[in-house]
Amino acid sequence: MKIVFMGTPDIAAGVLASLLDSEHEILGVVTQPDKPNQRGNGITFSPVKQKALEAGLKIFQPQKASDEAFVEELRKLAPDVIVVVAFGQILKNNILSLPKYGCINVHASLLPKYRGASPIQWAVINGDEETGVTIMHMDAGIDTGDMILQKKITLAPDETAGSLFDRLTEISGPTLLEALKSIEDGTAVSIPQNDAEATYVSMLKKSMGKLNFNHSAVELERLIRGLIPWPGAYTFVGGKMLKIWKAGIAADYEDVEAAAGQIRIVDNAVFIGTEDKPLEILELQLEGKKRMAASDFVRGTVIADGTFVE
RNA sequence: CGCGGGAUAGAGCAGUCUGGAAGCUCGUCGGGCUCAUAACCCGGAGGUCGUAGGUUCAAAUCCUUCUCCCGCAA
Repeated sequence: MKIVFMGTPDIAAGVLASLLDSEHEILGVVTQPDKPNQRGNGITFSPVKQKALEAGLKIFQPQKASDEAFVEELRKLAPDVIVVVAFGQILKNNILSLPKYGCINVHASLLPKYRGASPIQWAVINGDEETGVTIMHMDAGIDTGDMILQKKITLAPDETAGSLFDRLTEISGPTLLEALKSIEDGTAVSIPQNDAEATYVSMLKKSMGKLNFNHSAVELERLIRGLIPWPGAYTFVGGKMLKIWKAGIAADYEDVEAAAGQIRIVDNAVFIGTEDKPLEILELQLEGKKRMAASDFVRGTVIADGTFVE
């Protein structure tokens, strides 16, 4: 089929790669406009743009995809279907109704659960046992369209949002191809979502990573995993930001006494007290420093045993 | 030119302000002790102090250049 692809981050780039390997013809790629890079220097292309550049595809970066001028360009391409994966803009009816087979969306959750912008992270943060991807027909609502195909996977106990991203990216491409095939064959099903069971998740904010040690160790540990690799969990010590990359529930150290938010250093290991059990910090990073194992951190740190986070 | 932290042994750091023998905690190697150990004791190896230049009798330290890493802000 003749496809226009719309997407922005890594997971979208992964799906795009699958499409490139398939027999489908990609007419063009639409991605978010380039944004200034970190620390002022230069600009970074979105993963989808990089992939599209490598493949020599036609690239569109409209500020607003629903603008009539851009829609007209799309119309000229005359796609059979538009595939949308984490594009980052809300499409309106002028695009949704444009292709013969409509717009198909790949969403990284088991809809109707986790409609919205950050389904992968929330599956980890909430400690779900399973999640997956859903291929659906898009309509005017956010992730509300009729479902075509769903694939489930089981979360590992140490699953991070990053690792889950990778695994969902792997199954997204093949699942999409399967759905496209059924559309082409006319065998595609259309299962309406049960709106009563729907939940919504918003975009992650950096401030969500500020750890509140008045919560339980289990909750905090899941939050840390759910915010990797971005925006990351953190706290403040001595006026400096301390990022926490990896933590565990300290089974061997249950007798470590730590008040909520109090840092304890025992046997070259780092703990922070929570509402219940102490949280063992395994990998961390002090502002301006590199990410390192807790034992390395203890060797050189000036932070004293018993200090409280801010 | 957005703001800021950093680069010293394989790892993590101190030393820089106030210039004057290259240190600490580990790791590693060898030996000892031990029923035994990631424990303890003794000993060794391992550094162009990120790069380039300048000041000085003397630079990890002061001045300037460049490179790389990282936090913030967008």
